[in-house]
Amino acid sequence: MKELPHPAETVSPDATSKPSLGVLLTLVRSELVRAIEAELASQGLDLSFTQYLILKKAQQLGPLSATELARAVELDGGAMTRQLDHLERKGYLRRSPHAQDRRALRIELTDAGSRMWQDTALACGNRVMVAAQRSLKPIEQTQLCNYLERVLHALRDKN
Amino acid sequence: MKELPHPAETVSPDATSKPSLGVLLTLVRSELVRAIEAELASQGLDLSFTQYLILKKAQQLGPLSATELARAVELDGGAMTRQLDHLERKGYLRRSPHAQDRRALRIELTDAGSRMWQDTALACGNRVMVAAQRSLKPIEQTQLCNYLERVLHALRDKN
DNA sequence: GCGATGTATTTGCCTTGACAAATATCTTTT
DNA sequence: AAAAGATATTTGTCAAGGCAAATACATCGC
Repeated sequence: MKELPHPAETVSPDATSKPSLGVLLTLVRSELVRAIEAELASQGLDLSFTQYLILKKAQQLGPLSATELARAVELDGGAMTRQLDHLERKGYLRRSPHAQDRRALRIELTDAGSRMWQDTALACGNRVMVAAQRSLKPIEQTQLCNYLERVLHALRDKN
Repeated sequence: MKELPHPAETVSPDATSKPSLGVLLTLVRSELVRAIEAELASQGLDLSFTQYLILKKAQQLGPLSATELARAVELDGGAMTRQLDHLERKGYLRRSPHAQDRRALRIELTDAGSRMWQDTALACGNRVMVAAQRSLKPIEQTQLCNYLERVLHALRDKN
């Protein structure tokens, strides 16, 4: 209980000086979000990071239901509904009835959305990702994702 | 710019299958937050991840102003005010007038807060962090933080 | 000393996402 | 095929954080 005023050593799991992994994750993520939104804005696009991810997945995976899309970007279903409202109002995507399942929707990019993505948004995202990882060697970039995936699994399979 | 329908290879910055770095960061962070809050709850503590971080820093750094604390956990000033309200109401910390600066506050843990932290919360956080990184070798844990820091710098110093 | 400027805290407003309830529509069981 | 259970979407509610304005105080330059 006595707090010995020892100099910051690498002894206890809560290192005293540097940002902890938790803070670090928050910081990197929020900077990445900010950077991508800024890059999109610089190209005249008013898209949030979430909307960027939705369009990215919609483009990658082709027509799919709202739930599939929600899972693909790890977003709550309710939040997805509202984001689809926004993106539909902006004219980037379309909700059509699902052919087999009358509960579900078929979400797909409009021509305008597809063009916007190919012409501008895709490159914005890539520029930022390249810039963000510019000080990491290719192997290190792979390792970073690999480590994060392993941490994710460790947190999920909590046995 | 022509999108050749090549099979998912590791060529373009937007890999088609695996979660992108952006999504991965979101996932790992939110799982970590959830895990720490669950661990705290299992010990009868009703603390959000943000509150956990605030108490951690308050304990680590000793009495300090709200702004310093906000910077330490990278939280907006307004949000900090409200979290301090909560934590004060729970009896974990105290706002006193700052000796030198009458605009500022001196935030410090109460005895109850300090005891709760040492006896319970600290260990909760450590258990989760150890579990989260259990599949990473010590060197890899260091590398992970190192990579994240380098990405953070790359995003901030956007030259 | 005093005004201009900067900083600390608080509060209001807004957006976002999680969670839960409601509704419509499958799907499985019996 | 009717009941029971699961799933898709939508909507309401809530808590949280970012931003901006307000207030109080400090500090710098003249």
